[in-house]
This record gives sequence, C-alpha cells and structure tokens, in this order.
Amino acid sequence: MKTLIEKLLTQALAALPEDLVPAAARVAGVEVENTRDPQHGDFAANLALRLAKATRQNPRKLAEALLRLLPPDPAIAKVEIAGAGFINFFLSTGAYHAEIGKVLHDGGQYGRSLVGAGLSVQVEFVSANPTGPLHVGHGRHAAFGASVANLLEAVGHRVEREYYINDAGRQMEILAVSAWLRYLEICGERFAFPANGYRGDYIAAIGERLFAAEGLMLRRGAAEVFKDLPHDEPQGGDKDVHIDALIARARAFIGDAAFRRVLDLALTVILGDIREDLSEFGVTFDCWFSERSLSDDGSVNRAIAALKKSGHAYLKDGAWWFKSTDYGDEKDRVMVRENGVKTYFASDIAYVFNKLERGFSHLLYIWGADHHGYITRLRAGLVALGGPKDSFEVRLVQFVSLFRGGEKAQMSTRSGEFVTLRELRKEVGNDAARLFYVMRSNDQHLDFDMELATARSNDNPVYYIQYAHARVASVMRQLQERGLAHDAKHGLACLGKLVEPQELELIKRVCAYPEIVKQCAAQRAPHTLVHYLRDLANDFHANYSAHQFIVEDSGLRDARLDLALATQTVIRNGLGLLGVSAPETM
RNA sequence: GCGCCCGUAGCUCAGCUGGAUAGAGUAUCGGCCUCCGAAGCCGAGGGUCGUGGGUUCGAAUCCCGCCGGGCGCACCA
Repeated sequence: MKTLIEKLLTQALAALPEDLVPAAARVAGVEVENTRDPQHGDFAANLALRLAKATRQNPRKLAEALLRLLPPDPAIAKVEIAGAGFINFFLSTGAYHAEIGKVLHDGGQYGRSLVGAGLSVQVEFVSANPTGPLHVGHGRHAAFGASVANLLEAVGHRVEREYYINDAGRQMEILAVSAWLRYLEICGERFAFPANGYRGDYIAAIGERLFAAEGLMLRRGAAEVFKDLPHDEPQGGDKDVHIDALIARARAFIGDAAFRRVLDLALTVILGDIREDLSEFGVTFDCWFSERSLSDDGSVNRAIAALKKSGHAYLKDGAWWFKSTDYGDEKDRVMVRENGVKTYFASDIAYVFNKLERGFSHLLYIWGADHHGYITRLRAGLVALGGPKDSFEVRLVQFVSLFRGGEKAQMSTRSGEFVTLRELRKEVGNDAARLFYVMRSNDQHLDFDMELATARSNDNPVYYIQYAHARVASVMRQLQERGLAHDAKHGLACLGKLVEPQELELIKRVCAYPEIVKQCAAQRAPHTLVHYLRDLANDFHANYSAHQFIVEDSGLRDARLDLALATQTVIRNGLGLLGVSAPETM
C-alpha cells in the first residue's frame, strides 16, 4: 500500500511544471512513511517540504500543486495537507478489507515479494573455528545470519548461506596435538598437558575415537615426546614456543600422514558436532567452504599473482605485501611471509576472489565486532581484484553477555569453562534462544538473561507472541466445540462490520506486514520484525479482551474470525522468518 | 595515540538515509476473570535523548569538540 502511494506521488511529481520545480531539484526520491498519529491519516509524505527546501518556495503551495496532480485511486479515501506542508493520505476501508482478503488467500506466502529479484546474495556467517563446540556468542551470529538470510529471500533475492571452515593454520595443529595427547593418556601415558592446548572434554572424546580407530599405533612414550622441549608457561617458559615444539615433535614421531589423520579426525568430529548443533537450531547452510581448499586448488596463489600483476603487491624485507593503503587502509598488509608461509589475510583475499568468481552479485559478511579492523583491508583486496566496492558488505555482531541468576558467565574456548550454544538451547529452548538473539539491534551489546528467557510469563516476548497465535487456534477449537462453522468468504464480505477501535487498529497492523518485511530486509534488521510482532500480538490481545469473536451475528462472527486468522497467519509467517515456531497450543 | 560500536524513563531497549506532543517492555501504583485460554487486558506516574557548540523552517537523528563504556590496532588464526 505504501508502494502504491509512492507510485502516485512519483507520477504527480513528474507532472509538476518545469517552471515551478526544475527537474534538477527532483533528484530526491519520494518518501512515504507511516504516521504515528491517526489524525494524520495512514501515510504521510514530506515531499513538498523537501522540494520547498530545494526550490526555496512555500511548501504548502507546492503540496497543493502536487495534490492537484495526484491521480485518483480507489484505495485512497482522502488526501489532505497538514502542518508545515505534509501530505497526509487516508486509505479507504475497502483497501484494507481487500488486503485482509489477500492475507487469507496468500497464507504462508503473504508478505513475500519480488522487489529484490535479480540480486544474488551470499551470506557468510558463524564460520567459527572448528576447534571446539559453538558457544553462546556463535549462537547470536547463527540466529542473526539465518534471520537476515530468510528476510533477504522473502523479498526475492537469491540467497546462498555459507559457512567458512578455518581448517588451515596453526590452530588446527594445536587442536590435532591436543587430541593426540589425550589419546596418549588413554594409552596410559602420563604428562603435564600443555597450557596452550585445547582442554575441553570434547578433546578427550576425540582421543577416544582416535584410540578406537588406531589402537596403539600412534602411541609414543611421553618421556621421549617431551624430552628437551622448551619449558611450558607454568615452568616459566613461553606457552606458544612450547606447543609449537610439541607439534613439531608429534609430526616427527608419528609422521606427517598420521598427524594429518589425527587432524582430520578432530576436524570431522568437531565439524559434525557444529553442523548438528546448528541444524537443531534451525540454521542450515548451502555450502560449507573449506579454507584449506583455497590453497589446495591454487586459489591463494592465483589471487596473489593477480595482485602482483595489477601492481598492487610488492616485495619488501623478503615478504610480499599488498598495497592496501592505496584503498584507504592505514598500513600495507603482508600476504607471504619472509619464511614463505602465506598469511591468513592471503587466504581471505583468495576467498573474496573465489566468491566473486562464483558469480554472486552481493557479498554479505557477518562478523564479530572484534573483526571490524579487517573490513577496510578486505574491501581493499576486493576492489584491487576488480570487484565492485558496493558488492561488499559487512555487518558486525556485538558481544553477548550471558546472565544467569544475576551472575555473568565467562566464555573462553581454551579453558573449557564456557556455556555452549547447546547448553543454552537445552536450558531456554530453541524458540526463546532464536528470538532473544535477534531481539536487539546487532550493533548493540546483548545481555542475554536466561531466567527471563525461560519465564513463562508476560515479561517474556516469546510467549507473548506465541500465545497470540495459540489463542487464535484456541478460538477456532472453541468454535468447533460449539458446533459452529466458519465461512471465510462470508466474513470477508462482512468486514465492514468491524468498526471497533481495537479492530481497526489490528487491521492496520496486519496490513503493514509486507512493508515491515521489506524494511527489515533492506536494513538487515530482524529486531525490527520482533518489535512489530510484539506490537501485533499486543493489538490482538487487546482486541481479544475487548470483544467476543464467537457471537450470534454470523456476519460479524465470520468477519472477526477472518481478522483473527489473518493475524495468526502474519504471526506465523513472521516467526517463521525468525526461525521461531508458532504453536497451536502451549 | 588512531579506528569502529554504544550512551534515550529506575532497569533492558526501540526510534537514527532530519519531520508533527520522544515510544515499548519491565519495575512501581491502581483497576478487570458467572464471559472464546488472566501465559491476557485497561489506566497512572516516570525523560535537560551523556555534554557543549554548529548546520536549518525543523535535530534523539547530520557535522565538530569533550566526557563515559566496549572492542580492535601482528610477517597470530
């Protein structure tokens, strides 16, 4: 409906005589917004005010000119000029009634559109290092990314969801050596576990799997393994030096092939766990992309070569640098180190390159706020490789603080003392977790109150919204128990009987849904959808309390039930985009 | 020191591509169940939008300074 008004206004704008408003002053697009005060109609446009500024003319005069040129439309009952020069639109009740009919007709499709057709968006999110189970911070990324992807799809974009697996590099070696050491313990070896190793229970479980697969084949005596190694941190040494030496020792003792087997087993087990965890959370991916594959298939070398060829790379102090300062970065970045090892940044450049090669027109990265320093250099890489600057978008997700009984829980992957996503889901349920994670703007720190999330009361928005949905189902059950039938078509014909303020309010709210979806998608703002659903539920509960639905007058009854069912449909569709269920009973 | 995010009601937060008297929830106080689910509804009080300037018809919103909080500034991943 908003788009209709925008269309009409655009036509009126085009028809304005050149001498009144020169074409040059019309660059600003037409903006229509929902009004806060019903006295201002349903929608308002500030077009005249903006034109007035550009042409230094009286805004009310311009508004009158626009109004005269506005094409008539049956959906619009009244247009008036108010205040400084706002143009207020009052929709006809017929337009609203038709929209309610559309809700019932479209059902699960209601609110979806094709405004974004033609754009293929790749959304990369979570991408947590496969060195342990997901924790509550990753959960926010998962919920946010999945909801945004759903929203983008709902407006017609072609969406691909991708998880980037950081399966290369030192962290993976530390993971492998940690698993091998646990395996040695199972074999009966005794030693001090390295301070920098991964020490969660899941590592021991991988050790057991390793033992089951390899028997004693990879057993080596602890005394020899640790002989003459640089001291670990507790002994006054450097934990990084210690573990690197331990990795080298492991490779030497069991051979590179076996080390790789250990690493791959650990990777498979952990990734399988992550995949299952996310899947249970309703978060799925179209592609699990391996970082290792980028070096294996030469993508990293190709990307580096491309940068060298285009003159954006140079050799200094034995290392190859990318001249990212050409694109606004504060310093140039190393791609290939003096020792010949490629940096993580080299992989990332290759990855961006790879994404472009795969033909996505838009790349959406969802990162933790601690990665913000990376944006400039990666965009620089993309532009240097010939990618369009605007196709690169990063959304940062701020941290999650978990509260349980007023106590702030700590999160550290290394210590093993962290709250996993799985634990959180088990405690509060998937629905509450999904909703709570996206309830706040992504660039706002999130205080996740587990007690509130489990509360079965009105201070918990999950239950509040779901309850409205269940209530409609309950009314329909009640109708059946009383031996009455619902005639939706009859109800639509009688929507004119809905004249109560709560009903009119609810109708307007329901009809706003498609616009909300578009707005949320454009702004990547699922939290706006949560707020809308909360408001919608509120309007419904208010209407429910004020008026009986199951009344004698069959026309009124059918009309009220139609509105209730339309509300239910929108709640179900909205929750669906957020990955939250819409139960019939609670 | 430089960069990014945040600062709005007692608390948790919307509103931020400038628009009409700044909104929710919660907490506090007061009402509503012989009636479709009270997991609900209705009402009241509560604000120098961190602060000082600027831009203009109009600023919580844009610009600059300052204060406070978070995060980042590697030939780590």
